[in-house]
Amino acid sequence: MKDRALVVLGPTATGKTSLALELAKVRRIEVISLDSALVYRGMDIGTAKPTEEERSVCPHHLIDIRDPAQSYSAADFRADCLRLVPEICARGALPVICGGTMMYYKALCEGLSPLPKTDPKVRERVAMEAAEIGWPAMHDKLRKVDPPLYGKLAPNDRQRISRALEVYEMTGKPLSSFYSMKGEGCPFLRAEIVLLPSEDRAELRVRIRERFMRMLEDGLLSEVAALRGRGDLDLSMPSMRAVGYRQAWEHLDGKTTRDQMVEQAVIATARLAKHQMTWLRGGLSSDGCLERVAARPSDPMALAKAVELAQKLDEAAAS
RNA sequence: GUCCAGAUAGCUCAGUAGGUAGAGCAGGGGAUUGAAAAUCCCCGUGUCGGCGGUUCGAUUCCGUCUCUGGGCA
Repeated sequence: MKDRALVVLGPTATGKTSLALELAKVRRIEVISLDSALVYRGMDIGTAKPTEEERSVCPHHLIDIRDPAQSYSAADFRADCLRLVPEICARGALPVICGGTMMYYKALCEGLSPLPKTDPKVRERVAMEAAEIGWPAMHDKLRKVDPPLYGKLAPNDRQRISRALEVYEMTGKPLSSFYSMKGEGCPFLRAEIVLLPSEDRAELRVRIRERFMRMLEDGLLSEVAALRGRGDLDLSMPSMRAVGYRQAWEHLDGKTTRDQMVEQAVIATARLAKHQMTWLRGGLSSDGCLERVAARPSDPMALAKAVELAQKLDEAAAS
């Protein structure tokens, strides 16, 4: 039997976690979290991380695997996932890749070019220079070093400009020159179930607001205060830029009122959902994907669809 | 009651020496190669508060009314 995995995708606040847990009651699964924020220890409330109790229903992977001072990446995810899927299959369980970080999923499906890992020292050097001369000037430096990328990147796209200059500094070669060497795609069989909210954004917004208010009741502010109190974290770190954390941090800094924080957190979450939906609408290749089925959040048929899809996956993997 | 200041995009406001108007935010669409819950790109018709007047032409000037702040009673 070939290795395979069921994939549960969807924007934030659409019930991916609960679908996976329902499925766990019906058949033996292990969840692989597809989420750039759940990797961080001590960030539980604001990330809507599955609770201890929920995680005891079946094994969960790639949760609490990094300290918030560290970072995790699409390449890390791909490597971890490629290791975990065969392990889980060998144990006789079905791997369920569940989450909403579409960039990670894309890296899994389409592979990555053989690029060097980021060196924090180089990144810092680039950032310091940018602070002096500004990002458009850094962008201009790309013109000499990597003309194809220079043409593609906007002068203000600091993150990508930074990465391009880092790679050049580390390798002496333009970042775009690596693109022709595309890595392997996804080596195992997969099928996707996509949870898409209805077109009514107002409804999604209400759900997001309610969820954020619940997070506050559950102690989000003390969670963030504890992280802030450590003294070694700051807003430039990927962990602290997470939706909800950033806004809570700014509120604790006294920069916003509580109402403003709530407002901005809801806006940031809704925007996150929107970006995730953009990925889902057309940004993902279905190469090597057995089947993609859609369901609405709280669709009573979602579980049945997932079970059926898992069966098809098993049949295809067996043949 | 009276004086002053406002009333322009969903919100905060700019502006038009009279020729039907534009920023930020919100919202929408898109991109996405080791930070991605990140980063960035594109998208602006709205009785310019109502009604009159002056004018070839008024969101702009004048009158009046309504509403909202603030001062004086």
